[in-house]
Amino acid sequence: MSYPFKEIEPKWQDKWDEAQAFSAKNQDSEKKYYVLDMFPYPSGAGLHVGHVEGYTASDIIARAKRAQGYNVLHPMGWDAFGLPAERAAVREGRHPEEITKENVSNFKQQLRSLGFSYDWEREFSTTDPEYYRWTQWIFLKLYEKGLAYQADVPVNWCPALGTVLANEEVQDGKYVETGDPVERRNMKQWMLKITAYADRLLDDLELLDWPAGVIEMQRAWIGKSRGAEVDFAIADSETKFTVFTTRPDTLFGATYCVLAPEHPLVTQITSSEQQSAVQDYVQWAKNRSDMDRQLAAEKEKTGVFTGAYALNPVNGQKIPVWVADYVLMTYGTGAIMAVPAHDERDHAFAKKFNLPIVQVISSEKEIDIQESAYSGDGKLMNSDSFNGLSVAEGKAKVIAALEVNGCGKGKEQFKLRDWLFSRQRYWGEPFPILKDANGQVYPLSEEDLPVSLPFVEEYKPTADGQPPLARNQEWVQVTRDGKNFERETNTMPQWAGSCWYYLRFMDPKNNQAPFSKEAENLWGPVDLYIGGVEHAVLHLLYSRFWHKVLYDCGLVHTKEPFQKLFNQGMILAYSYRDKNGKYHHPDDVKEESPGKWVVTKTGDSVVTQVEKMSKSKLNVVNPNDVVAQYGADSLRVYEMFMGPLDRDKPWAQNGLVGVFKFLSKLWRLVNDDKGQSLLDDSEPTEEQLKVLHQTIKKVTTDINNLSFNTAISQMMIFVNEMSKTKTRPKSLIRSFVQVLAPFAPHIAEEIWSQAGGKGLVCLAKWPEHDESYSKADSVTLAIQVMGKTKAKLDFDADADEETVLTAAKEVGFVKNQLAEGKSIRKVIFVKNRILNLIIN
RNA sequence: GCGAGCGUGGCGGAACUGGUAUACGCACUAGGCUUAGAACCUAGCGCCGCAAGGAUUGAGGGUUCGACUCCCUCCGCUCGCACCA
Repeated sequence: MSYPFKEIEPKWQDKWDEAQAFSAKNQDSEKKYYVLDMFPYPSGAGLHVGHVEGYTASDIIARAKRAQGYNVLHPMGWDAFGLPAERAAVREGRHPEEITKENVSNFKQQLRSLGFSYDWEREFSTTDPEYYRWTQWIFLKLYEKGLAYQADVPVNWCPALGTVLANEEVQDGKYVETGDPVERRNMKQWMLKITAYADRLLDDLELLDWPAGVIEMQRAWIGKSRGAEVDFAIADSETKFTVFTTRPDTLFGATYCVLAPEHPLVTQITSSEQQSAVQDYVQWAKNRSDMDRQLAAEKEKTGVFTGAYALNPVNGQKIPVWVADYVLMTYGTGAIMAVPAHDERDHAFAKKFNLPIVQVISSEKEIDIQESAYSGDGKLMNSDSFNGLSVAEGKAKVIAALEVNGCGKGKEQFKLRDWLFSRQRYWGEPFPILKDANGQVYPLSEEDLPVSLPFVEEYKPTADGQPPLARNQEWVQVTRDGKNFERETNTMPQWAGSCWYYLRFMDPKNNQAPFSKEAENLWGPVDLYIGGVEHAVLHLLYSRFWHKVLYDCGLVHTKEPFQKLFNQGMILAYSYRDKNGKYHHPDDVKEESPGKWVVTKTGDSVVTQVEKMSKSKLNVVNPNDVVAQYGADSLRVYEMFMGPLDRDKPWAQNGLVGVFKFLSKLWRLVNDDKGQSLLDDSEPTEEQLKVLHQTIKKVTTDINNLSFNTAISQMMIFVNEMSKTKTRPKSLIRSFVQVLAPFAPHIAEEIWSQAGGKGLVCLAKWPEHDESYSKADSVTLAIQVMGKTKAKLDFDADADEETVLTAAKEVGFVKNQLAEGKSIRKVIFVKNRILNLIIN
């Protein structure tokens, strides 16, 4: 039997609104809690069950913390700038703002229907001028601090589209969507100097309560390594170049050097005989994208000799200089010393081009250095005065020697690169920047903000390849003090708006500052941040970077923005595919016999597997459908019941039905078929109190550990146990729905009010469990022999060893063993748990 | 290749700091209710075995009175990174 969720759910959603039940107060309180969802991009496709998972988890925490007396900040907003809306605008000939507004209103309606306890008074979108005004303001701070600059950098330029593409949009030199060719081109772009914060971004990871995997990914992305820069002079010339190496101890084993194809010295040092070969190679390498280079990494090494020789600074040896694209211009100095004996890549290259391989680190094992590189530890050899040193000592001593001779120094290197911060697009934050005729840059002042997005005829680049904003020349041309300027026509990337939104939520209406000091002091940092792993690196790194800059400006009081991070797992789904590879909708298939699925209509067999939800696989579950059929409470509870929050889990419609039955059973516990209340004013029985207090205890601790699946299982036990008893004491039911409320808030409110609860259950003080009830008065002990359980016996709680031992001796197995003349050698007794007999 | 995580019934999963393996849910079986079905209720339900009993948490080994839990080796799956010198 069903319960009337269709009436209950909208009713309580309205009551929460009327009561402003979830409004966070910007006033000092003893305890605050800031629980934040990674705010969504409001796509046209609407809310996904994957969103619902994270949002339900954060909502449970928010509701529980509120009931536990915390001042809770739980906001929601929209990360609404970005490419999809702009593409839709081009396609449909509408303004992206209009499309965004529609999508936002759809998203919001969907979120509301799920009963999330957001403080909607604090809602904003990154596209609101009153928000991006302050994004621009923060950009000016970055500019003032010298952290924003323009540079010529290679980008993926697509002539057909007239825009720059992200690396992931390019494959095999083509735009993945249309197949239009893409070329690498140097363009003047805005960059943010995130590398200036590399050390702090790395070191402060230690302050965070984050999943180890995310910390590790950030650490790898920053990629700090220690080594040395070594200068190599070109033989018979004044020219020299610098290499970076992490193995200065192997300097005597350097048998050649390699420059990246883009290295500025390549043309200069190439000998006339090698001129054309080198030019051809450089040209060929230039048009290979990063992706191609990566694929090529698994294949053959390529390269060309420049004809030039370099001098090894420690022994004056003449070694050839090559050009090869296995050396990247973007890392280190774009040049390396190659030590084939102790580096796999150099070894492969040396083998291919017959370059010498000289071992300079000894190995304890017998190895053939001509066959494979040795990168392990050992003692230096073939290295003059450094022979016999360990690798670690060798590194230090060689660096010291280089520094004395002025031809090298110790150096720390990072993989992290500066952040390419401009896009040739319309739907993003305009830069608060003017340029004069000479290209000189002038930042606007605070009073000029916001620089609003102008009207344009079309959201496409101009005919001569300028960004869309250049279509509105009235906006672009600015006269100040009689001088003519042009506005910057690039816009900021989508990341910009999401870098600091958690701060704006603290003080969203402020029109004097991005947020007040008081608000930031009250709410910062975010106590719990929930979202998907897909943001493990970029969003979280960029946000941390901006936060640290704001910290240096004295605008925030914590070093880090997000104290605790939690990544929910992905919700997967079964898909059904026939032998032709065609997918079938789950409604169109049935399980004919265990494990064997067929198409219902035709009887054709299909294979089933668990995959990511996607339209093409016909396995997408739409939250709207679930809410219509089973209600928001069922959806919320099911998603939390599926399994541990951080794991990937497959959607199972039957599981959802099981949860729906649980809520229906609860409903029938207090309402009969005719809708008459079964609640009474009786005193709860001992039995009832016991299961209630066990439930309060378990649910409370499980919520703190984000173990929602086990909390729900305990609440199921409560309902099962209650249905075996005769009375329905109101006070007991009230306490139960209080702990249920964070999970299934609508049905909890309804039953709370039926049971005579005062006000809203979501605002009622969280119940405390009474230990005297939650403790069992009889226990089952396992009687083990040699650690194997032979019997289970019931005893009074805290029964002593003697009592248990006496009973154990009467157990058949034990009795037989003793009768056979065996004796008890040792007794291990753990109160209320086990009695283990060691018999010989 | 490197790094991280995971592996428990037919399925999703539970098991606190080493102490009753399989809680809770699904599926399934039998019975009740019903003209019938749905829904609901009751009981059963990991494996082998008629039973006594035995083996069992990916495989193998170790520590321990006792291991899903700790250690070692291996296998499988998932994710991230990848010519970063």
